[in-house]
Amino acid sequence: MGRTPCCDKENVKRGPWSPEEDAALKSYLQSHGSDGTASNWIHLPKKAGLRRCGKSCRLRWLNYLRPDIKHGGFTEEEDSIICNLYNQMGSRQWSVIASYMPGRTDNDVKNYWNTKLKKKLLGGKIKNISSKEPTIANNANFFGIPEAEKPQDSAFSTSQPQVPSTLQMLYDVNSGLSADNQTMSLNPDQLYNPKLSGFSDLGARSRRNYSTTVSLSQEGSSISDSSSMAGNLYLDQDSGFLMDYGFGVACDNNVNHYGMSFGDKTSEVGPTGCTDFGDFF
DNA sequence: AACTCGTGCAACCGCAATGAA
DNA sequence: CTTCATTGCGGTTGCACGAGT
Repeated sequence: MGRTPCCDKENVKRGPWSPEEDAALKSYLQSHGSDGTASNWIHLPKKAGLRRCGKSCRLRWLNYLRPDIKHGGFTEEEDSIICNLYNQMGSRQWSVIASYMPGRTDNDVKNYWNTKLKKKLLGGKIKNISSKEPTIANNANFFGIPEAEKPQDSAFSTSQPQVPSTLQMLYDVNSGLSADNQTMSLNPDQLYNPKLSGFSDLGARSRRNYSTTVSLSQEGSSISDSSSMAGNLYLDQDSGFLMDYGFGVACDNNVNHYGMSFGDKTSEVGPTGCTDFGDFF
């Protein structure tokens, strides 16, 4: 027996909202209240004279029609907030991250991160980490990393790339080695090991933008919601470039790199000390 | 001008959480 | 305590649009 559908999909309109629909929804919610108590989203479409799914109405209102919504034009301050919080919480807390920025929705923040900020962080998708130029420090700024925290040195030899602690954590998480602040001792083969990371999902853009140089295996992963850990970093051995597959810190560690703790959430913990990876390991 | 490609964003899907019955 | 409707949310997809060729 399948799950009961939230609406009659045959008889609801889908796709972009027309100005008329927007006006009808807005008018209904403004006169009947939109705080969630006065409105029952499932039955709202009928009451408001809309041929839409209730979930669709809710989404439209929350992400677009609400009067206090801000669109686009993220400030550098907001960039910093997002990066900082993402660093601490990962991609599973978009709503929490958005709550730090009035007028921003989780969808907005998520889209902004996935399409712009992530690339901005890596200096435009790809950063030549073979270079000794201090570009990493610039990247660190996007995370709001304190000067003292910026990478000084690492376990890498001088011929190996230096990675900021934040990125280092990403490496650690994705490679399953450690999620703490210890220095990384991976060699490029390990970094570039799809089996090791085991992720099958390359992120939303992967379906058309990335010329995949590896065939990430589907098998070997028992993670049902692998999409929540979309991403990977690997070292392209031909170019020596650090490539981004859309990394995600899908680690709900209680303690982040900078000494702040986020609740006492404890769940299944894998050998790495990183929750969420328990199944995989 | 026509076509391809990359990008941004709105919207959808499906699962988990919540709470009322 | 269980069931089930509803809500909330993260990940993914569809598509319009602009830039490049």
